Amino acid sequence: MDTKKFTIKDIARMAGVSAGTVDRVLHQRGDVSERSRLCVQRVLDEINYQPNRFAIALAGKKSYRMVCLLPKGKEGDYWSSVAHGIDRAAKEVRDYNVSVEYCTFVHADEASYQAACQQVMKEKVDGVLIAPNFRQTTLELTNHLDAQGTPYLFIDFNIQDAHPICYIGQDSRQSGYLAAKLLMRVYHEGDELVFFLTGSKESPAEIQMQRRFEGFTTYLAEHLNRLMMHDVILDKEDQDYNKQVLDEFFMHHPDARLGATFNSRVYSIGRYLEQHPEIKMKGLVGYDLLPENVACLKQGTVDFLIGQRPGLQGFSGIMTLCNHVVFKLDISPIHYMPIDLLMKENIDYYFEKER
Amino acid sequence: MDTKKFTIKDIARMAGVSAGTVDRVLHQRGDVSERSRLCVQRVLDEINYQPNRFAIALAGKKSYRMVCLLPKGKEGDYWSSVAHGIDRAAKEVRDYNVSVEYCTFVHADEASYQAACQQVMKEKVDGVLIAPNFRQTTLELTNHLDAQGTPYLFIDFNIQDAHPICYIGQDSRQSGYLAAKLLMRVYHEGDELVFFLTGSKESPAEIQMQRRFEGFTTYLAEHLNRLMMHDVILDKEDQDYNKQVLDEFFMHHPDARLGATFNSRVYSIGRYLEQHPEIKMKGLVGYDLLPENVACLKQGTVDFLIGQRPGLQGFSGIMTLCNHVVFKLDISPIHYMPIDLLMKENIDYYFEKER
DNA sequence: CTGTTAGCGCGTTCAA
DNA sequence: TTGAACGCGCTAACAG
Repeated sequence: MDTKKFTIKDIARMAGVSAGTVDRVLHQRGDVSERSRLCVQRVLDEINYQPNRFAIALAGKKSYRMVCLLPKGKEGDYWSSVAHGIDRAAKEVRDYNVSVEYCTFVHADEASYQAACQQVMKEKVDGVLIAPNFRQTTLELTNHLDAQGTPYLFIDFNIQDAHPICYIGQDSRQSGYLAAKLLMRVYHEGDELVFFLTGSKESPAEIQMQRRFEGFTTYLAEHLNRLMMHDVILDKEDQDYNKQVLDEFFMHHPDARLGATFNSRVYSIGRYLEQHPEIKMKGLVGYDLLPENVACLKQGTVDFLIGQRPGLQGFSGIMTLCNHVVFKLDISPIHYMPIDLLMKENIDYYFEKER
Repeated sequence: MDTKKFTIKDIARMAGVSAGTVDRVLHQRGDVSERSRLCVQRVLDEINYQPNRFAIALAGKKSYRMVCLLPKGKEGDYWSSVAHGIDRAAKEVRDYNVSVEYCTFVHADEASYQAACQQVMKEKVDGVLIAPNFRQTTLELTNHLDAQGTPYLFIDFNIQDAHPICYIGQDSRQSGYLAAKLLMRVYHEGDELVFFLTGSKESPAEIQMQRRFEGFTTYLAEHLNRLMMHDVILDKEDQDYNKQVLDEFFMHHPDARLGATFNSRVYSIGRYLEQHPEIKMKGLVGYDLLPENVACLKQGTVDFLIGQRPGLQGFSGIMTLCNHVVFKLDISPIHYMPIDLLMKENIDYYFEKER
């Protein structure tokens, strides 16, 4: 193990020069005679010099400012999980003189999103974490950032034609494909499949769900033919309306035993089923670990939840920005999140704090 | 946001005392007049003082030594994953003047284990990470450590009657229970179940598997009656022998369509099935993401792998030791690892495939 | 009891 | 082209 610790002074002594000179060759900031450079390089080649990151951070007087363009979230929901991950990262990089600020908007509200983007453009920042919402507005922002050389990255959803340093999120198609595989393992002749969808398919924020849906149907196309499928369109808010629709649906489709949702609100189905124990589904799969969803999972009305590590997305978003801006490391352009599978039996052991 | 950064000097100025005094009250090392203490405390209560970790580490001249009592691993196997996690943590704490060393032994070899324990007892160390093997020998070690007040923790497996600061590992019973739930979802009348076991049930290192087995059978007892089950005892090494046994078994049990293993070697079944495409199993579940197992998963002969984050166990083991020894933080006595569910469709997105 | 001081390892002047 | 000196925020030893 070449784990022995060397300091710049050590190297200076070993090379017969002063600390200042060592620092100069380490950072290639010139003004060093070829002779000195060689002396220093020779000892650098022999030892495994690892600079003390703490001393670097302490001595460095530069400070950085990151801002996060993020939908406002309510405690427990998806975006608040993202924010928690961001906060955790902010703590870790605080002593590197990195400050992290939020610039929030109302999810799926274009005016609000535009205002937030404007806000970001006005500020002088060193890096931007973007959870993008509307494509066109996003491109206006990223063009601006590109122009002034400010790095940014996307989490959750990737916008084509922009130039982020990185995209962090799940492979939605694949997670849909997996959902299908999981659900259809218990399929039997005669079982019917229901998609519980929301009407607002056009909302730009719902592209994610469409990808999942594509993945799901890709699996179906590959593995099943003559499967009876139904779409049930629910409202985002109006639970009374939803109840009616579900009553109606299940009354006429007693064989609908497999169900899938592609948004975060599988709990609305779960709760309905809890009220109607006479309806026996063999499988119901949904996305995201909202407390309401988790409750259904534990209760047994929902069989699988697919997690996409919102917290880790936020955390790695900030970390990646820092790695790029502060530590000047190379960043790989895509960080796919794991596709986590949660059931009643492992949900209690799930956590989202990791690197 | 109370994110503004205060230094000890700031506090000193605000409290009208000197930096030394502030440091004294911060660390409660006495020799401070009640009056001064109050002045300082008052400003501490108002601001959200977060000391600069880097400065602390830099100024602290103490150094620490952690040792890891761990089975030797081959590249890619379970224990090498643990070691990778440990190495990753070692890197992170290096600048805190924490050194991490290994003391390895041959898994399930009692003499080797004893020698390693002796070795650890001889050394002067500040913390020990133990992947325990033999109960009695372990207790001799921990008694010794208890006597000299050296903290230690267990990963992977918990030894009763010892006093570790923490246990880090999976809830094996629950992971067995989950395996059963997952596998039996596709059960149908007439399907038979096979357990692929290893003979050495008595080996202390195999208690883990027994727990998984217990969990598995608990599920069966709760949810199924009149299920036909078989045990197939395989050898750890002798693949020719295993082939014979499997030939024999599958010839006489065409309805054995569901299979479970509780050790890390489900690949031996997977490979066999790959050679015998005429045998159609509906489900095969195993543990741990050895490259061989992952290959079977992708190939399709194994349906589920259950992961227990060996790397994270090693990583948090070292981190926890440091949090206790170096940062004097409170440690919660149990860190259960998540029970990860991997399938062909999400394995490529899984992180802890680790390098 | 309390203020002062000397580092920790590194980056950054500033003279020489 | 180089070395020496200072300071980042904190701890610990020392002198008052």
